[in-house]
Amino acid sequence: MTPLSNHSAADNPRSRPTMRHVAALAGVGVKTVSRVVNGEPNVSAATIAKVLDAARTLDFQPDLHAGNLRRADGRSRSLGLLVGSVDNPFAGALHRAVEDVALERGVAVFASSLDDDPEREQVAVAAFLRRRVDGLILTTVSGSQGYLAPELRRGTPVVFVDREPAGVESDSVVSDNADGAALATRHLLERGHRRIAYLGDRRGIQTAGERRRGFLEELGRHGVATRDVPVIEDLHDEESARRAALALLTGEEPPTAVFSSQNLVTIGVVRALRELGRHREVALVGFDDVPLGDLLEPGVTVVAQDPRAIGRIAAERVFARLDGDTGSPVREIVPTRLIARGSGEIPPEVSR
Amino acid sequence: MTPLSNHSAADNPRSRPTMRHVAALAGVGVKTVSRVVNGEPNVSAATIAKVLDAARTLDFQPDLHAGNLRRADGRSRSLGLLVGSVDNPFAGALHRAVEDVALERGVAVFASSLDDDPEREQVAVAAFLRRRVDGLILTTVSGSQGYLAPELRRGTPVVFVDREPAGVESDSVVSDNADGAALATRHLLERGHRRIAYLGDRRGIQTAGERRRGFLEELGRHGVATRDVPVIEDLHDEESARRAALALLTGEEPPTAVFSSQNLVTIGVVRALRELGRHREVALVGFDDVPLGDLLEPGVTVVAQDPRAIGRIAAERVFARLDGDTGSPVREIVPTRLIARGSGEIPPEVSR
DNA sequence: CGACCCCGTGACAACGATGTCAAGATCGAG
DNA sequence: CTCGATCTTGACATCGTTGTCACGGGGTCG
Repeated sequence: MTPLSNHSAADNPRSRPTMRHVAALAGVGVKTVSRVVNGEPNVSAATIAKVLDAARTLDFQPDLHAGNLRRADGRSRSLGLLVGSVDNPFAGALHRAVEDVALERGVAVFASSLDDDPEREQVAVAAFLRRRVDGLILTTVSGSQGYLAPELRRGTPVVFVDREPAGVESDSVVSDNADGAALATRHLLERGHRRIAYLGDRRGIQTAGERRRGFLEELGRHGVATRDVPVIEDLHDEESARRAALALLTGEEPPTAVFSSQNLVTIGVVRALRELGRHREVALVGFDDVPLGDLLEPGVTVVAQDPRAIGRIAAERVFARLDGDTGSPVREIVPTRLIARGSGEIPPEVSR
Repeated sequence: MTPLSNHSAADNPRSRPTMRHVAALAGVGVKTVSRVVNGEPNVSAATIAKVLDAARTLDFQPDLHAGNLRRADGRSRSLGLLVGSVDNPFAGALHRAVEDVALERGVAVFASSLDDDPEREQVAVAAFLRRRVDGLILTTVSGSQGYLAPELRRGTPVVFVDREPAGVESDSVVSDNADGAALATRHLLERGHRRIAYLGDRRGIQTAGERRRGFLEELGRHGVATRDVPVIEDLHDEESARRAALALLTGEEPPTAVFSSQNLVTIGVVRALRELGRHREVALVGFDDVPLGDLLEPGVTVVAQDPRAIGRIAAERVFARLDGDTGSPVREIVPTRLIARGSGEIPPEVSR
């Protein structure tokens, strides 16, 4: 039995048609099918029609990966995106922006959640690489991304988003974390607050450290002794932040204002303030916007990041690298913006 | 020049090492490398060590797609997920649940946004299929999914989420839309409302129709003439919903209560009520939960869906099909739950 | 001690596509 | 009408991996 006497694929609906099946049905060679499917020139109109007809009849879809194996450019037309969690609004907006840029190029996006687990980071990256993604957009959490060095040497574009890499050099797109935190802090200082608490994310996260630094340095510039400033870290979700805020606010010498370094932490603080009925007394500025932050009472004053811009720029950098940009690593900084909505404009309590 | 005299891959850091390179370095055959990499039995401990050493030295990552081409099961270990927008909290939660189930199986997830564009639906599905995903989890918007029939015949698992398919039969996982809408409506009726408006999503969306039906039928059961009930449809985002709500509430005979059929619409209505300063006078129950809905004042009463459960069940169905379940299509209904938070418990205005 | 079996191993074809190349058909110019 | 140039087409090798098979060596059993 010759290869072509395979039941003509229409016979066996469970088998997937290949170019051979299409070629047989159209009465042409496989290479000609390939040419038609890929829109290559120098095929007669009649042949094109025959091939397209056959392809439609069989519901043929070319196998991108098989082609990719042989194709000169070796591109899989897919991208790997690693974020904290696809369930987080920051990540959702970033993901969407990446997708929009990728879609224009016919590139599909693998998305994976990290959950601040360094091991998961490496597993996810390895999973992407085994699938031969054309580029990586990564939010990282492990101490060093040195494990990516061989891949970078091979020329795979890697863009770090939200957090900068350690142990390797590559493009990154981040918010101006220290500046934004300083801006938030100054906003509170200018309204007379002197006892401001910092509630922050896990200590190991590069971004968290930057925000903490911006906060403390701004206090220093305004002559506030940073020795007694309450700095609470390692808060990773709403619940831990809520509990920490409750303890802080019911403890001795509670702060008159709080700076929270991340959206989930901000929400936890809002909850704690509500529970204590002090949401109109204690000022709050959060880093990273909070959904519906403008509809709460008081509105939540935040230093908003621009996750869509971060995602868009990151994706554009990946494609620039794929298009041959071999310049040295670029560090793009996306500005943050203070949005005053009420909670950050509460003056320090006079009575006490 | 023999194939093996290729520079040994360590020489040229831009080339990606293959099993041939690993085999050459370890001094074994390619098939043995394959065995080690895939953990197949019957390889001596010494050989395993040599191969792993060589693989580590070269930073070898097997090409999943090349293997897939030859492998008997033909599985790409990837899944396609199509949602309204990855930037929507409902989709984010669903996506996350799918990812968690897939991760256990070593399966990666392609995520794509639909934006309620029927053409984009087909383009995205085709993109998934060309990448030979093992299964599809789809939120659809086009009038018919008949174009999937050949693929279904081939045995590719397709699970429809959130909305049921038209023109084909396959597994689906949906909320109890009509029941949930009826529940919301009853909640308002029991508090004395008689003039209740419906603000809903695009008419063509199957889910939207179900919710509208549940709403109207419940009114009917309570003897409310549905002739004069304000039914406003084709609202697809916050802004259009806000404008529609403004017009409705400032028009003649404004309703004393509103049922909004979708999270973005609910938010638009909340904004409109705020603008008019009537958020403590007009009752509101929304379908689908709203982020921070409990922190608004009044809290937003909703019929909450369970996107995580929907995603988990959908992913489990895909894997059940892949594991050989050939039963007839299953329709799973995930219950909704009314969460009273204040806005739905506002009584009808007496003064008027 | 011979027959048999199992273990470890590698040569080879094949998966579905594309790059290369050469052959036949067609066409225009002289 | 001939010759070279151009267009159209398909045979074949190949991409990186895995399934098949065969081979040699060592152990077991009668």
